[in-house]
Amino acid sequence: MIKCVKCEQVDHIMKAGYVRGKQRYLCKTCNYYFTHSEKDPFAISAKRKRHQTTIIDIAKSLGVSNSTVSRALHGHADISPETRQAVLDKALQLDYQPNQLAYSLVKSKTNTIGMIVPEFHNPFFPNVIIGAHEVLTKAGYNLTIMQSNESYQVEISNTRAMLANRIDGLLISLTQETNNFDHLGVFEKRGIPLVLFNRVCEQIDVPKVVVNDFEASFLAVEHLIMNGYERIAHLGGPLTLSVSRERLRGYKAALEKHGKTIDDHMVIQGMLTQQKARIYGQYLLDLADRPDAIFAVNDSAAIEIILMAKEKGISIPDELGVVGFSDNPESAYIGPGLTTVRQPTLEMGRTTAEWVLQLVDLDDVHLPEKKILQTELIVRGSSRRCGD
Amino acid sequence: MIKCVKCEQVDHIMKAGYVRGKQRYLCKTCNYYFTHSEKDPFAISAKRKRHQTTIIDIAKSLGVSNSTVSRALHGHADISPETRQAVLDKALQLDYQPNQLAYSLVKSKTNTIGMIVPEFHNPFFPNVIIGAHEVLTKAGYNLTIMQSNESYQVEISNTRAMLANRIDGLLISLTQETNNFDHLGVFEKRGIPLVLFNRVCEQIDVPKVVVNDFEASFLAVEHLIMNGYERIAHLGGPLTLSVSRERLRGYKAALEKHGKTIDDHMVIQGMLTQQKARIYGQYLLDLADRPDAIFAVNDSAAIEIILMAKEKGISIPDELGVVGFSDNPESAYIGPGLTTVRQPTLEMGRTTAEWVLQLVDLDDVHLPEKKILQTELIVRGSSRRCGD
DNA sequence: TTGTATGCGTTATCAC
DNA sequence: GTGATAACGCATACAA
Repeated sequence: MIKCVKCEQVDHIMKAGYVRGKQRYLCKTCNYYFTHSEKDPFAISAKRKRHQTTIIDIAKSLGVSNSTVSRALHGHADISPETRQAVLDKALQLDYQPNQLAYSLVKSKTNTIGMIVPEFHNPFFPNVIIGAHEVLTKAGYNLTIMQSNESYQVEISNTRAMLANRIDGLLISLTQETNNFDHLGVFEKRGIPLVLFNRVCEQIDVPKVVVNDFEASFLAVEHLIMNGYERIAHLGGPLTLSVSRERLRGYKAALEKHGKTIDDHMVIQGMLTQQKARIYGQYLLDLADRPDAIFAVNDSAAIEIILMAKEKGISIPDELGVVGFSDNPESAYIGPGLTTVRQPTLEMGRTTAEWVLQLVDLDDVHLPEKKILQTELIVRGSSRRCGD
Repeated sequence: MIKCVKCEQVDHIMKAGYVRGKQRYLCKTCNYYFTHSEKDPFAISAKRKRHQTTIIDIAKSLGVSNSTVSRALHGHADISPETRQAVLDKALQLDYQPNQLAYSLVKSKTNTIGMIVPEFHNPFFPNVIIGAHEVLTKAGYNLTIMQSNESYQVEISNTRAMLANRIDGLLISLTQETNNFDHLGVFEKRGIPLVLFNRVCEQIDVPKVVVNDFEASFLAVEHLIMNGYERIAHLGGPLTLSVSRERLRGYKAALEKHGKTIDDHMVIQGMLTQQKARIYGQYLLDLADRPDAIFAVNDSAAIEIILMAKEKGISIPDELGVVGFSDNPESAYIGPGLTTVRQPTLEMGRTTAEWVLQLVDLDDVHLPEKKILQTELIVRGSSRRCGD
């Protein structure tokens, strides 16, 4: 009687062809494929934990001590060229692969930097990763990436995992839910370097890498004003996020500078989802005193607005100006082109990585509190009314 | 005399404000900020490796043995509720964080799955990651991601790092340079589960998750034929990649089925860079017998072609039909809309993750050789000549 | 130049 | 129920 290795049922087991010379079965109960090992002596040996070559194996087979092997492997000075070469040869022959776990345990250093990002849907964070990865790899560090999925709880569990894995430093961009920062304080307390980027908070005293959100928004809105737009709305992100707050500040400052009043019902702050963008966009476009321009917190929202405007027959940029943030690839191609703020994502990644490495390598270095990277306003058709 | 902590020079050291109550200096030689610790007793203790609480600390402070603590922490059965609670309380009080390194070392299990992807520029791999991450997290596994950057050498060093870190399983999509697979064989030899996805190879006998590249390309090209295109070119990827070969096969099969001859000079296989796309696109569009349609290996290349056609005043889709592959976000918005093949990226990530977990958790399970996920042809303006 | 012994933090196998 | 103690694989201070 064959028993399913997963659900342990014996009914509904069917033969399902051969795989690598072994009879394969399919358990109809749990829809699971497996092979049966009872006649296969190798299956048992396969179950036994495979022995990985260690330095002790090398030492024994060479008749030297393990410390000699260790030294040879790491190219220490005090070792004769012959034994050194013998060790290296034997290591190759035995297919020795160093155990980073043991190494890290004894050295209290993992050579790994952790990175926690809130999402992977926009190209923003992947690009930051590219930059950070480049720097870290060059410095001989590994990068281990986790995704908090915009959830505070997941962020907490991520930091806990990072802590457990004894990463040497952490790069983190917060979720839109995060408004308590105790889980970050732990890193400070333990002396594990921490660098915040993009989604930062002021409550914790560590280096931060951001863009000039305030200034960028200010210039974006001023650009709209210069193009003759009168009633400029703002579709913002959640105010838990520093970037949302800064962009809102920039928006307000530009309006104030040009003597425009700020209508509260022209300002919406909400979560960064496509659904919310549609709902809020709908609201704005259906207002009796419909705005003639919208400054959105990101390109995804801006594009939703453009699509809705097209559905409603509102012409862009004549009847409605739109400006986004981040310069996603699609923004160059949509409709009349989306005016947006380009962020230096690669540079952000590189900078955060460089900073965390400085903090890791040198104990007594203090970096500037904050680095503000410069953005660039990319003017396209969605806001160009005067041909500027 | 103040000495720079980095370059050890004493010249050109300038005061540069205060940071966290400490005098900060700037070394003009190496452009490095640091604070001087000589008057700061805490700086020395900061240099000393911080002690992390261990189970032994808990044991001592409670007057029990470390095995008791270990058992309590893991909720083993044989332990009295009182001691258990006491341990838990003390752990909290002492801010105990388990050391995953030590745990993994003794258990020979890291609860970590590795993933190596060739690039982060297209949304394809980030989306696969989202899917895999979802499944792995739910199963209590960590995902550590590395990027080979389309370089065979980096891929090798990545696999070595994964090996050193003793990951429990590996998910990998190959670089366009990879044509030797010894570095993957090592995983098989060590019994570390390996699942290939998207960019796979036949030389190695492990589970693979791919899409129906052949069929998808076949249908895409047939779609062009149905729209009356006569001279269909193919801008393909490097033939080292299985996906490139499959897409080429599909292209040829469709032409043959419809009695069209295959012109070799209408088929270009090249590396997947924007620059190459422009060069090859230029070549195709400048041919005396210019193709009236181009099937590109990915959307980036297809979009380059659309842009160049626009520059040259070639109308799309009338004079030139274009079809891409992958359905990048920008493809929906460019020009008349890019017809393309949508890939189930999330599902690909989920499937690879599920498979690797099955291989990790159950020793004697054999999965199907290959899973072929279904794509979908998204027809847009760039190829619609008949109003279908 | 090489070997010995100890520790890194944890789990597991025995005892009691 | 609980406590010694031996692994896990490696680096290193100290001896030789």
